[in-house]
Amino acid sequence: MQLLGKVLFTKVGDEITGGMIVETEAYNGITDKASHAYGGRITERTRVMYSEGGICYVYLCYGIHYLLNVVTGLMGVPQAVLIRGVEPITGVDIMLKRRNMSHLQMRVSAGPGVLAQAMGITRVFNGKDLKGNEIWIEDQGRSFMQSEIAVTTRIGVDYAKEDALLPWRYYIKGNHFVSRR
DNA sequence: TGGGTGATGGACT
DNA sequence: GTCCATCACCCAC
Repeated sequence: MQLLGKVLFTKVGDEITGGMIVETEAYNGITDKASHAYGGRITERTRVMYSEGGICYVYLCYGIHYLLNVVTGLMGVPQAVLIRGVEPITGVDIMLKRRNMSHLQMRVSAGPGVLAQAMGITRVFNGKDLKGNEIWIEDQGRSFMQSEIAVTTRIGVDYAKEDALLPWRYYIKGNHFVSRR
C-alpha cells in the first residue's frame, strides 16, 4: 500500500519510462499459499525473495508474461509486492511502441504482464537493486487518502484456497490503469 | 527425466 | 462468456 502513488522508472538502453504505481498485491512469504515461497520453498527461482528488501523479483508466468515484484522483507523473510498497474507518466511514446499501440488507453499498462512489457522489464531485471540506474522508484510526494484506496482480494490465486480470500490487493479508486478481474 | 500447471492477456463466439 | 498460446518451474517418479 505504501507503494501506491510512487513512480516506477526503468531505463533500457537509452529509453527511460516511468509510471505511477496504482495497483499492488502483497505476497506474504512462507505462510501464504499464493506465494511462490509458501512453506519455505527455496529454489533457484524464489531465491531472490529471501534477500533483503529493495530488489526486484521478476519471473515468467504462463510462459508468456513477465511479472514484476518488489521484494520487501528482511534478509531470509520472503515477502514481496506484485506491481499490477501503473499510470504512464514518462516516456509514454516508448511504452506505446513496446505495446504496439498508437494511442494511450488503459490496456497499455493495466495488468502485471502488460505493465512489464510496456516498461521493458524482462527476466534480466531479476535481482536488480531498486535504487540502481536501470530500475528505480521515486517518491514524488503524491499521496492518497485512505478513502481513495480500495482493498480487495487478490486476482488469479484461487488455487490458494483460503488464502485467496485475504484482502491483500490495493489500488487507487477510479484510476484507469487498474487491472480488471 | 517427464508431465502438470500457472500471481495473464488477447482473440474469438 | 470461452479458449489457448507457450515455457520455466517444480515435484513425483
